[in-house]
Amino acid sequence: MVKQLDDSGDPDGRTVGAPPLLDHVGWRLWQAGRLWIDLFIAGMQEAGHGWFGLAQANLLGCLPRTGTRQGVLAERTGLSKQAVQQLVDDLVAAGIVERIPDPADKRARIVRYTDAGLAAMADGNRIKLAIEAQFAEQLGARDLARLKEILAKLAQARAGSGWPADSP
Amino acid sequence: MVKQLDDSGDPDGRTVGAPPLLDHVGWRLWQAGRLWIDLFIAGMQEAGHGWFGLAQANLLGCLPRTGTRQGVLAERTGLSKQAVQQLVDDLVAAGIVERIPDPADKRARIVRYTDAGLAAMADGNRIKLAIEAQFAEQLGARDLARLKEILAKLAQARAGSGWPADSP
DNA sequence: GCTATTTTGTCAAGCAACTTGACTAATAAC
DNA sequence: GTTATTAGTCAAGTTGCTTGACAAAATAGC
Repeated sequence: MVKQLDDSGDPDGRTVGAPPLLDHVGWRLWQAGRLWIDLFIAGMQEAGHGWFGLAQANLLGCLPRTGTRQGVLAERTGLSKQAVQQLVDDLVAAGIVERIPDPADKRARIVRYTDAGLAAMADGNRIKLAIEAQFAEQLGARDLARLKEILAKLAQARAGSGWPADSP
Repeated sequence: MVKQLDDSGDPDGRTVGAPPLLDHVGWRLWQAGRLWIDLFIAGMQEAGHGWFGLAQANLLGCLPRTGTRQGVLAERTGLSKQAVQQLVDDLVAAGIVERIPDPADKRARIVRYTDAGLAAMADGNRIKLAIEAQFAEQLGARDLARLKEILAKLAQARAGSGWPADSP
């Protein structure tokens, strides 16, 4: 977690007159997003899901409850299929997902949540709501609603060029 | 980059009746943030700054134009001091920052942008504005302004518990 | 002043999360 | 029926982090 600014001086005065620091929406957006996911991961860890990290969040965010193929996961996450395989290997070892044969294609296998995995995702939903409540406290209900609306609009605008449609 | 959903079915019908997918602000926030930083990094790469990646963004986002100590960078980024050192090593090798002795403490050294580094950050500012324009097109000026306002409010609420105050 | 403790940065080794390259087995194209 | 493509796997290497051990300088207690 990041701390406050407390600069040492400008010994040479070399940066005096440098362009002023801009207020970047994007930068704030990134930090807010990281804050949220950090809180979410911390919540999952506290809930006993020690296997859950950033990479897992990214992957499982692209895995629908109905399961899907590994290759599809690779496409959606933007990772190489090898990376996905390693992550799925670990999740299988942790008992969160399982690989079942795809009846439609004997080469392929479908990655699907186990019951333990589904239970973990249910925990995840509770944690998401808890964090949302925290945000609501800081922003007020109206601004939170506006934020939702704006982010939905942004996601919609991007839908054509590719996003994951939703969380697990 | 992530793609659209196109699920395989639900062979066992095992997940039928599962809780409906919630619309999570936080999830969207995270994705929007990642989208922004991805665009920013891609922009920097295209501008010829091949050394610039996520880790560098994170680090340099905590490095003020006036420079600061390595240990301070570690605190602000939330990384270990060893991690910061390695990243700074690489940035020194790339000619982006330099380590100068701290006149106030002979153990310490101040990490500061080189001229090349300052030039790169100036490129960064241009890229940020370009992405902002793109967002403005998708959201409209009013919603972009609202988004700015809300994120500022959120950052303010967090200020006590520690954020980086601004980008470089 | 002088010792004991803490702080600042560094070296070294190791783990997690990726990457590219090479390969097998099943499918699809012709 | 051969050829080309696709789905997943195995192996090795890179990057971005971690913890542990350490030297040099600063600070605290007396």
